[in-house]
Amino acid sequence: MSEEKVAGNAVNFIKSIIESDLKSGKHSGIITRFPPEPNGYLHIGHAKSICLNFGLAKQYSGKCHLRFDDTNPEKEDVEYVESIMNDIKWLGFDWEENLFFASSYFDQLYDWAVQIIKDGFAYVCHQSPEDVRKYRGTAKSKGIDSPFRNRSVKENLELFEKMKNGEFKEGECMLRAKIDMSHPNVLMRDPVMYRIKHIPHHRTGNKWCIYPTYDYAHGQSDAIENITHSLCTLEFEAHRPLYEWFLEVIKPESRPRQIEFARLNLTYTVMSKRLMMTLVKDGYVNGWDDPRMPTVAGIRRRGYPPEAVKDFAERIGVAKRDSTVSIDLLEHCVRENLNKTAQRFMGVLDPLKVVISNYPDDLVEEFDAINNPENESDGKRKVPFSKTIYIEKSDFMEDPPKKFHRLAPGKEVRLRSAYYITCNEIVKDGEGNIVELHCTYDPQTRGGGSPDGRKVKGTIHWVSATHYVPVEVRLYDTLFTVENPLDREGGKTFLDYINNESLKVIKNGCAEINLKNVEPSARFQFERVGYFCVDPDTTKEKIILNRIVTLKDKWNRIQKNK
RNA sequence: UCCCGGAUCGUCCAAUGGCAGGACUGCGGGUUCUGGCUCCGCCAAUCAAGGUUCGAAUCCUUGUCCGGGAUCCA
Repeated sequence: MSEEKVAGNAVNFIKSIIESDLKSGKHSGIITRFPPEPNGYLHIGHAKSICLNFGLAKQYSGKCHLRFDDTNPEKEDVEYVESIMNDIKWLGFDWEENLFFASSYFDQLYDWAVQIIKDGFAYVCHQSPEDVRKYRGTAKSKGIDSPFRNRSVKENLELFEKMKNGEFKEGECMLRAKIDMSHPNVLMRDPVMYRIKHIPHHRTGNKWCIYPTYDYAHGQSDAIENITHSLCTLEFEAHRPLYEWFLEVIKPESRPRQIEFARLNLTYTVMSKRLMMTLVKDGYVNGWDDPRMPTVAGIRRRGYPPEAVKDFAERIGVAKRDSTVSIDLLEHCVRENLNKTAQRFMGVLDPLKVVISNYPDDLVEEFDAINNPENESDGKRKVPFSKTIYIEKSDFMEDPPKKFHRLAPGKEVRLRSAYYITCNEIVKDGEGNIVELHCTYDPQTRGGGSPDGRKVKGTIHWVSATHYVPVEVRLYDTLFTVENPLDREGGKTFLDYINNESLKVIKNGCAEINLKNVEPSARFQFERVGYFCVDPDTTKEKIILNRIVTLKDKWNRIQKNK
């Protein structure tokens, strides 16, 4: 508990600013906002931002608005609005009545633009896109004033009116802020405020044919909503002077402050919209919700609990330096959450038949198995046992190395929650493959303990061959073979680092019969194997499971280090 | 190179002029009816050089490296 406290209360530079603003009386409370453009799916980087904005609002008893930044109808669609809201809700955040759209402010934004023109700080420019670029200059060279820069207020007002009324073609002209064409920050060289697009908007329909740019719309939207702290990622840093310039010219009552933080990068994946699009479109994954994708939809389908994602967001912190967080930390958060919450079952992914030769042919016993050792109140369940069982192929070795604690000729192991068994015969096929084991059990060890107190080093999982549910299991690994697929060597692209083994499908898994009753949304642990969840591809005929994450595996590590 | 940022264990985040600390990873060990969990221990960092100061990761100067910035995108 104390550790969670520390994590949740860890100060970062944004909290310092907020606390100072609260203390000084600049603000009596805070309002943040999450401002997605409805033009794509959310990924875990957005999740960081969502957790930050909603988390801050919660911590300081403020509010967090959800505002769709829908100023460009060319790229946006309602389809994304729905999926974004769904993702935020899944993460466990609630914007309550504070659902907004930048497009709702088009009237106010227009009125302000008129005012800015009247104040002499904006003009309608008829330069071609090529000339705009040419006249803007470069980072090294100054720009040149547009020939339309000194039109009269009256003329600008008339022209802007005509723009609004659809009397110009797309690209024919635009409204520009009159700032400084020789400004060292290129963004300040008379940026575009309004452009013409004869395209219907998914919310305002055909009402408008001029649309405000991000730079003109964002700060003002913040001001309209009384946002106090407007958090965005580092690439908007250069836009901040512009953000402030508009506020200074318009002088709204509310003065939001833009604060930038570093976006999240994760090892072994890519997060850019364009690259993810390639993965989906070219079939490297099976859609936006493929469990290998870093999208919120992918993570959800993979089975990551939202609480684990929030914990992760809290633990990675917030700072201004570019960073790449190890996927290990995310997986750690997932394991930690699932260890405490996931019901345990037994499941065999790669079955090897075992016949208990001294066990009565038709006897079926039921053993009590603990549902979750981390939570006693989860109780126990009955697991049927019979003469023939399946164990994991990897739990048997004919010629085992020294520290192998599992089944081997002449060796005794415990079948979890059942009996001790000893292997005395290996049955092979014509090619020498092990196809079956014959073992004997010790009736005295019923339930998994022995009256004589003798120790067995190994405990293995099993499934009764006459009481099981067949399952298909999808095992996932990272989508890329290298930590940073973008850090590519000569000539290669990120696609050259795709992990061809990122998905392995097990067709003949055997799960404990109790799995039949598991809820479709449940996450559970196959003991000694990993955490799994039921995939939506599941049908009445076939249960399909996704491996969320493996258990940590010390034996695997020992072998690797050899 | 013009503007704006940023440089702390392998990774992420702290330390706000006063003992560089936590988490993840890795390594070693204890415990265990999951080689899980848990517990104990270990490895491991202030970009560089000057300066200010009793004292610098922190302030100043210079340099180096990294990131971002010139869409009628956000």
